[in-house]
Amino acid sequence: MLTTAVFERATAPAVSRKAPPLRVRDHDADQLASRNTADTLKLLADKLAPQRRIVHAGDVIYQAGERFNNLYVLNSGFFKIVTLSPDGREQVVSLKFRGDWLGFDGIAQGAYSCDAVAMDTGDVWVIRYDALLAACVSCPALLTILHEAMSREIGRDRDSLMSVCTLPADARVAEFLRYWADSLAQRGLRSDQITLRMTRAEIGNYLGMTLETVSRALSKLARDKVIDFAEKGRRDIRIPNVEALSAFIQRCLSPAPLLQ
Amino acid sequence: MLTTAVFERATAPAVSRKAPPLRVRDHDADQLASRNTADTLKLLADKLAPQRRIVHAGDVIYQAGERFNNLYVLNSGFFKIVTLSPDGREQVVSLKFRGDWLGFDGIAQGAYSCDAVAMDTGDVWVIRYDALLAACVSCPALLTILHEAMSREIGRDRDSLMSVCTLPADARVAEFLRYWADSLAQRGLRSDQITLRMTRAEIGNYLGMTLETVSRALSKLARDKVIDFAEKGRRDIRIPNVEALSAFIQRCLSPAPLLQ
DNA sequence: CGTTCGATTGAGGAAGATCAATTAATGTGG
DNA sequence: CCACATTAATTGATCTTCCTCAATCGAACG
Repeated sequence: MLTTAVFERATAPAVSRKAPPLRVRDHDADQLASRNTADTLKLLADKLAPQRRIVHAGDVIYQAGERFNNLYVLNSGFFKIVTLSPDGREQVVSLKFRGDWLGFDGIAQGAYSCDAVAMDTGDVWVIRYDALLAACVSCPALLTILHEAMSREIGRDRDSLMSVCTLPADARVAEFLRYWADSLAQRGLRSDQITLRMTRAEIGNYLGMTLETVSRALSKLARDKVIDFAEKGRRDIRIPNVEALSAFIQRCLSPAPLLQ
Repeated sequence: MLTTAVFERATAPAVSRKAPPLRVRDHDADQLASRNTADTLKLLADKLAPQRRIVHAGDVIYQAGERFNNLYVLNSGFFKIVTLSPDGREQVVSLKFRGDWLGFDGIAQGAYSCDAVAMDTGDVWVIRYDALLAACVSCPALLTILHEAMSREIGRDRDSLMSVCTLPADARVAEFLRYWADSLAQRGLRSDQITLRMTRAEIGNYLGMTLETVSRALSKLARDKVIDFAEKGRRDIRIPNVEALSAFIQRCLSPAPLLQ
């Protein structure tokens, strides 16, 4: 089964703190600002009748260097985007969930500049780029959706950079989990339990640290009762309270809470 | 860092500097692939007659939280893009040169999520987003340009992440200089001499290190004759040979070049 | 049931942060 | 134009974080 998409949650929205300061990024607004995932997928299905492609863990839907013709929209499953530098360094630059688009990087150069690798069973919709552009003429909503998706990706990439540049390792792992949980929540999935489909090495690569540091950070999070592991295996993580993750991150940033 | 040659592929990467393998990103192609900067600016000027705005160092062209209406194209000058996290961390997430677009991050949420700050005198063209979309209907080339610009930004952001995650500090500074020189060269400007309009602190923030580390890295680059400083001030940097920068980066990656 | 791969945990070391002192540029008012 | 104040940059000395190396353990798989 398409495990990622299993637990549908009835109520999508929720949240909406009081007036957030204007200059600061409001993550909660993300899910409200844009049309929701299901609507977007429906519109795409209606207007483009995209070809659907089932994928399994390890499948590569496109590779760096391959000629760009298609964008892809993830209907279910979970992907990592990997870049390889000329000298052989490898970097997980992005993670993709249901509703996310893949392949934007190919537009500029006419060829993809990274690999898109499925981390789980799922299905992607194949969107021919030229067909999409053609459809956009008669359906401006499509263009809006496209631009919003690209814009969101830019914003997300920047968040990643900020995380790597400004947070210590433990906080980065915590924020990674929060991001994952938020991603699920935004898509209406249950977010108190996440199944990492990445090894510690992959997580570490994505976050700019070693697998040992990831492991230690997770152990510390568990020790502090911010997360806990399912009985079997250490890949299922329960997050009883997302706020606790945020608090943990803040604690990493303010060094000494020593009495008074 | 330097973690992570983790993911064994069937065939180990194994580097091979010559014949650039297909899957690998070819930076040289960037400038050829896309219409050149001047042509793009000309088309925008013709089709949209954008309002022009002169800026001076320190001017803020838009701020996080401000309602999104316009994109901006940089005709001359130099900008930094800064994100502020809710807890007060600040991050330079991007640098912008002539021909670059600013403001894509605002599309998704209807409000900008970062600040765009001029680092130098220059002029930006104000492009109303709705007007741009309208113009795209009659002039598909505009849409192509827009999408290519967004795509390029996504690619660039990923390069940044890779740099921060996989390169040691010295190499990161070297790559930063190479990136800057390349950016100038791609725009047809002389690239053997660059004037950093950023403090060491800003560079360090952008690269995820302290100002002291930036300073030491630059000193080392100068000691190794990879760069040198203009007589007056340490903000003008001569790069006699960009290849030497690349070589320096490689040297940082292969620890021990000790005889044989 | 052994083999393999992933995860955990510990010990030691190194890259880079922090703290601090000095020097160089820039700006200001007289 | 100079004396002075201010900010940026350099350099050194420590200290911390995280990486590296290594051993052990657990889970999955044939």
